[in-house]
Amino acid sequence: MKRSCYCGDVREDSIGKELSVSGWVHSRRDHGGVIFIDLRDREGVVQVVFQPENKEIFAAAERLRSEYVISVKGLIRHRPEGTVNPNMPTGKVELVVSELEIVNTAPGLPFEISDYVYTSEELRLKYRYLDMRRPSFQKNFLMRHKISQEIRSFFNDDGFIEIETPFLGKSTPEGARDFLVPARLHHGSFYALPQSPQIFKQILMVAGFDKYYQIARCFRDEDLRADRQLEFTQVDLEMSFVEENDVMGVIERMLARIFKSALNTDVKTPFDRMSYAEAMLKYGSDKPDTRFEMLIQDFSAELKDCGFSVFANVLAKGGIVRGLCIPKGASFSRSEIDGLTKFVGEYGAKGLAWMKVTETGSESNIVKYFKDEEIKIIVSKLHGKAGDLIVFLADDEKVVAQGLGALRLKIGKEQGLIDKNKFNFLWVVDFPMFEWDADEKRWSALHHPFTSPKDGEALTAENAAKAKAKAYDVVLNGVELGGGSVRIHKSEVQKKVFELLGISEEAAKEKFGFLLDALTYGAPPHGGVALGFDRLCALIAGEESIREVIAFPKTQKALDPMSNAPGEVSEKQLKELGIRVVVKQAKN
RNA sequence: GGGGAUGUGGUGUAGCCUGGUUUAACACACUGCCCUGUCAAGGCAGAGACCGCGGGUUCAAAUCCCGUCGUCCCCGCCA
Repeated sequence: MKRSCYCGDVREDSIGKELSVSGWVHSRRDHGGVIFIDLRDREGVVQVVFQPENKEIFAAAERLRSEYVISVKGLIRHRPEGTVNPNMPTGKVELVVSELEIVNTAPGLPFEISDYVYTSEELRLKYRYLDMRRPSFQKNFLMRHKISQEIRSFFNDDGFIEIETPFLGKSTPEGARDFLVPARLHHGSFYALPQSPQIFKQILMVAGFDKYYQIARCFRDEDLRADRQLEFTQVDLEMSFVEENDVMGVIERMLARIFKSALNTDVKTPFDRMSYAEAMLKYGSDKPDTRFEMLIQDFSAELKDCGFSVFANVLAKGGIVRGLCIPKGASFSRSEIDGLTKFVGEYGAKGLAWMKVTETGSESNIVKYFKDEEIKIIVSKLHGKAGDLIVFLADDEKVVAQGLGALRLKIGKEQGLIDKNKFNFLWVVDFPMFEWDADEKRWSALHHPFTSPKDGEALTAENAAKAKAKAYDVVLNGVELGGGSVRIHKSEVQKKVFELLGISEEAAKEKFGFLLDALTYGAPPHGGVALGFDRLCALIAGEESIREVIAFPKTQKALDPMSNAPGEVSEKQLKELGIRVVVKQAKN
């Protein structure tokens, strides 16, 4: 039977026509004398009606079960008076079957294909082809397709060139753990799958391909999270003869176009900007969710000489004290506050000091250590009202910022302070060049080692802590959508940065020699950005996890329950690759 | 590497804290019958789970304890 259109596309303009549609039996309502089937395909669902006049077809229809594949032919007609379904796009019409072909059958399903019932992640992934039949899942994927097409058309309109870069490259010392691929023709050597097309795209700039883009798959062999998979998709671009604002402008226009076309939302451009320092201070995060206030305040100066020895000691050692006001938090029980203490403990905080704001002043076990003056300052700085709870962390800056930042988000979510209809885009700028790695006892790149310092920064060990980078992150509703930078285009500067990062000249030459070489052959100033495409799609689809917008994701243990990847390989394959397995770990 | 949550018919959950009244409950799905306008259809009937797995405590364990495995969330990690 030749299909004339998608089920979900049948509308009133087809009334009176004879159409054929094919799809899956989504639901069956057998009324004895009349049978309704909701027939589903990728575009949606249409109601098909079996009437008892044609005994043979009706009998066949009685045997239909969920997820059978059928083709039907029949007259499209307006539904009878009073039976229109306003909740369905096809709700005004129905197909009256005159021909039925049962194309394929299906056994009982391992779970219901419904947007109303969700089963365990493991089952969903094992039967991903069934899971993906859910209308909401289909919608997510049509949306993902639309977004990627919109991105391509934006870049094409804007004069960008799409160029592919290799998957098989060389392992790099900095950054995430690489996925390695043994080289069959060179036993003992390995290719690495790209963590990002970073180096290649810079070399494309040296090659003269100003304005490159790619929707690129990237690979990182790190632990998985709701927003992190082993492989993910990145919208990658690079431009020559540009400064920060040029790149940021492109992203603003691109995102505005995507949101207009995907959600019909007008995004205000240019986006707000916030320095890294301000973000860390007020939001305790380099990806602030600005949809609600509840800002963190610093009290290190005010409480320097306070009588509370815990604070005084931390401050004396160069630590900091910051606080957060939890609206209506005074009603928290002691065990709820203990819960908060445990929560910030995950971020390294050794304790949580707190005070309840009351009509007359404040109360808690630490209030007695403070002068009235100090309490007044604290309450007024945090805009505390009677009935609020003020919490403090005292530690080094990283612990305090992270702990209070995470607490702020937790409370914001729990108290419903976040307006879900908002899309708050934000640039975080003025990033430091380097960050001290206490374990390795060396400086490491906050962004990546090819990031240009701001003009006039002295790249000396003494200035390393202060040096700022020409880097920028785009944040949406507290999610890091992407980041980029203006790159170093002078090989002397690049060498200097490697030196500060403790990457020896030999190591740099061994790992990135080709980039350093390229930079000597007339590299233009250049910069770019990379956006997490999966995160973008998840945000637009309103999903918490990127797994909901990735067709075949891995579980948190990095397994694919459907294909059972990763799997063992034959001795022969290993031998060809020159690999001897010493200890073979059994997979459960 | 660590912390937390969770695992009960095909699916989603209740029961677990406070062990016995459980012959493990409810809803959906499934099977059969009834039903000519439903649309997360309805009615009647039915089948289906030794409660993830292993061990322990106890007269008695879905329930308490220990271990283990899966899934999820988080920390570390992710330039």
